[in-house]
Amino acid sequence: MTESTAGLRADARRNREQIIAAARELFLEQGIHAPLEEIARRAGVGIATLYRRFPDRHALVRQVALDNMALVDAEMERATAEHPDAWGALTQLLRRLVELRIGVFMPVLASSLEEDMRGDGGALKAKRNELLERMEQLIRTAQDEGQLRRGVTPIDIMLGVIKLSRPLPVLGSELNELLIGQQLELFLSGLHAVALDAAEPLSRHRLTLDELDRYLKAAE
Amino acid sequence: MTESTAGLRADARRNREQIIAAARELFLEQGIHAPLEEIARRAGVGIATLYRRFPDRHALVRQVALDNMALVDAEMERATAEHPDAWGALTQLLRRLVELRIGVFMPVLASSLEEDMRGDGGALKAKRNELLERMEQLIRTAQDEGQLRRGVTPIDIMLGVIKLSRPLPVLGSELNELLIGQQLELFLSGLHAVALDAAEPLSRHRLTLDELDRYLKAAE
DNA sequence: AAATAAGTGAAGGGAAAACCTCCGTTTGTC
DNA sequence: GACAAACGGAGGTTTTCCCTTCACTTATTT
Repeated sequence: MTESTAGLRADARRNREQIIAAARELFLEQGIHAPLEEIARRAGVGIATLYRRFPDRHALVRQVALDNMALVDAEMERATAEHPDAWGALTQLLRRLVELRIGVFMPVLASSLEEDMRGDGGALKAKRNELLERMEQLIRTAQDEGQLRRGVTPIDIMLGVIKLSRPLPVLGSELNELLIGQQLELFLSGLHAVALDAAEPLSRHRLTLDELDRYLKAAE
Repeated sequence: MTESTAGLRADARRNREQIIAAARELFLEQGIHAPLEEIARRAGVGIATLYRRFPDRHALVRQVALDNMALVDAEMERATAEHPDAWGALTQLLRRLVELRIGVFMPVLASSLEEDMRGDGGALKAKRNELLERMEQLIRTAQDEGQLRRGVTPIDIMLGVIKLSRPLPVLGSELNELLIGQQLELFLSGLHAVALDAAEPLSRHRLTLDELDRYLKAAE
């Protein structure tokens, strides 16, 4: 993704990606102090491999942040290319970001004024601001279309996405996945300025108590 | 709250409440494996005091669950008493529950099939089901009033409340508080079946980038 | 206001978790 | 098939967390 992977062997590059992916998940679930050994385990690599690529936690955090932002960038591009209307683009974008479990700013924000930032002269922060800027334009357009409620900021949206994406620890991954999808649709309804058919149901699976308990049992 | 506090000295009872309150917060933030020492610290008591009242983690978890459910019970009572319409009652209830940072089921669910349950013969689970039952009636009434969207289950609502209540670790308590309030209103909009005025803004403070950074700085 | 029993916090030993390096083995690449 | 690159796990060190013991403090009771 960056040129820092240039001279790497194929397997090394693959492992590096898996480490970042695992770190993305775990940082989202547990925060940026998630145990490095667990990240390595989830990535399916030895702990030494992780340390070889990322000399310390900060390096990993920064890379995850960069990676996440590159993903947001790409998804934004794609969403606007595929949808003529801003509201359509915005909804697709949010669905994708949640699906990818991007807690973009989780690390970026945490590090925005700390050590993780050092060594890149504020490039991370600049990138963040650029993305928020583009998001703001999208928002403004959707509002001018009359589709998006007024008073919504890019920050609201991104922080909303982060919170939605974040799994609840006790529920297990299956139930969390189901739930996150449903909650996102509700979030989008809340953002939508266009009147609902008064009786329009949340078109989705209705969770029963028995099912809930079954899911919980499955999650141990 | 229960009769188990009967023979306690006044200071002991006070400390006990503070421990439960701190545990409620930390279980919500970090899950039920939050360090007991941190709970004691936040409660402003020594670690020995915690162990004296709650011989092990399960005892504390169970008590927090009971306490949370009693609170939900009381707030439900109050909300329905103060509002003739179910939608009004429901919105007040959710606002209160979020305000109280009740992750009701966070512990209950986690324990629904495990060790925490032992020793009370399923009373905890029965209580949970009873609350969900009452919530369901409230929901049905609100739907019959034409105020609440169809297809919403009590489980959706309670899990939504939990997720909303849960602070994002990096943001600091001030910003989290602000954000949680805003996100709840959005959630309520998504639940509401009644048409928004197409341009109705989220009537609230618009968060700017500068402000965000200031909050983050304040949170360390 | 003295007696007493209940309650308290802090220190610290032991166990577990997390960190991080070293090194013999495996795997891509030329 | 040779060589450099990459790998994973073992294990020593540090940190965190658990939980008990104990000398001191505070509420209550008469």
